[in-house]
Amino acid sequence: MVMEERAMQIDLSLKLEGQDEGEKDEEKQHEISLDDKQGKLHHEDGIEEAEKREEDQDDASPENLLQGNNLKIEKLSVLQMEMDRMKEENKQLRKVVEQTMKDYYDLQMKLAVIQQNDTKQDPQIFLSLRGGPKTIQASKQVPEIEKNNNNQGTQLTSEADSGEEDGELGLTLSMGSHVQQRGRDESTEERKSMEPINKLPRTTQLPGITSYPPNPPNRKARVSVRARCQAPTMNDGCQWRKYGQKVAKGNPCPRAYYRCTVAPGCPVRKQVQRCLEDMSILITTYEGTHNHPLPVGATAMASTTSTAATFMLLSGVNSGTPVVADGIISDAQTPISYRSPHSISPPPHSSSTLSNIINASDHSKGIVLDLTNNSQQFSFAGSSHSQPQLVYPWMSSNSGHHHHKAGSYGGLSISNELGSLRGVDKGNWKTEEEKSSLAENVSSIASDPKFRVAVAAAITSFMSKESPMAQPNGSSLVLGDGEAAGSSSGSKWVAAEFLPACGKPLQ
DNA sequence: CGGATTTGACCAGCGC
DNA sequence: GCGCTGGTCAAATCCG
Repeated sequence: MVMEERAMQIDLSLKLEGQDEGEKDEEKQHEISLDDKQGKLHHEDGIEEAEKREEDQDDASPENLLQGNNLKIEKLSVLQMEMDRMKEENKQLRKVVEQTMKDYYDLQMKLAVIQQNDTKQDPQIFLSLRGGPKTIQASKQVPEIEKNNNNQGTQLTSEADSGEEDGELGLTLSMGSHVQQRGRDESTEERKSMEPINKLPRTTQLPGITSYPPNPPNRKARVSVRARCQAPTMNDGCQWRKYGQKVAKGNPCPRAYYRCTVAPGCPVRKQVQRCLEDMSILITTYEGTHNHPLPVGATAMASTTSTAATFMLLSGVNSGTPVVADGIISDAQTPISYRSPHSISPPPHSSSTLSNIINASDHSKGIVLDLTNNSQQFSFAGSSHSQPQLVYPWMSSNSGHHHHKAGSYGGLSISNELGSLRGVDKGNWKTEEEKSSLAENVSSIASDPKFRVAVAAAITSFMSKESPMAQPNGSSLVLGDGEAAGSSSGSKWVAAEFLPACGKPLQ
């Protein structure tokens, strides 16, 4: 029996380095189950001892002694089998983890190949994951992610976009194919600095990552955000000045044109238009790169679009229509958020989940982040009957029955997400089914290499941005343990980050 | 009065 | 080349 317990301890200590949270959860659950079994074993030990005492007291005849021994042997063999079974389980789990890690490293290798190819073919494509004063930039999108992923440094700089935007925060939608042809544009000088970006079409194709220009040459790529909002515009924290309005063909709702007025000469524009099918949906299209630090509240949208671009770059194949971010990128303070950790609707396929939010099917429109309630895949319901939805604080309060509910996560926060994935808020899961459901989802989501890469890039940029220099108010980063914040910090982050609400007119 | 918004005009790209 | 459309300008207007 002592031997068995020792073996059990060995099994319990079976852990792999570098495994992700989902795997840890899995392991944890396994540990729990093992603990239960161990408890049972102890219990059985007690019974055995009691029986033994009884035997000693009642009958010490050789026959009964033999029967007792046989009984012991039987129990031992049963326990032995149980042990073997658990060992087997551990082996299988280990295999799964190893396979996942292998996939992960394979992906990294592929990214490295892309980096090399890009260096030879197109030195102008770049990705900037700006994180405040520690400007994170690389001359290539993929390598940047990879480097971040490898945690080989949270600060990467290159000459690709040097000389501008030190200390920049927030929305940096640096679009490829950005060529301003109109001579009268007041920001010609700034745009010139971006012109070399992404002029050449990308045709690099590798398994798992396929890319080509989403837009015709000389057209900017864009990130559109669809969100339910009753107000004329979403308050994304930035200052905008309306400079035009036009009724576009096919949609009676006028399209409004805004430009960023946080800093003079900022080239960032946005278009706001109501969705024809659903007037409550506001479509906001961002275009350009801020050349100034953003207000605290403005970093959220920037982060979201950034992650969209990052993830889309990595999962273009999944969308059916391969897409590349085409130079989009931004300050990757990266929060894609999910409603709450309480119950994850089981994603049919983890790798397709974000793709359902990030709609890149229309190349001419760039990336579309669909934050409306239609996104069924990655939903977290506060209660079992809740309709799946994503909640972004800038959304209208009219649809805000889910907004800032006590105990719920309203946030656009990677910390929230990871916190939930780790089961930080397990206390709110009422049933074992929910727990196991979460565990399954966690492992399936976390085992998606693409998801990992995107998250890793986000986390890295988070960390690089965490410097107080970047954000004096720094509320956007509450990553308590360097990996993910707990539930409470996530909520704080949300509160600080998204107080500006949709209902308030911009300006 | 200064800044923001409105709105008609202008320009460029694109398809036929 | 022409017309359509999207995007932008800038004068007029509004508003605090």
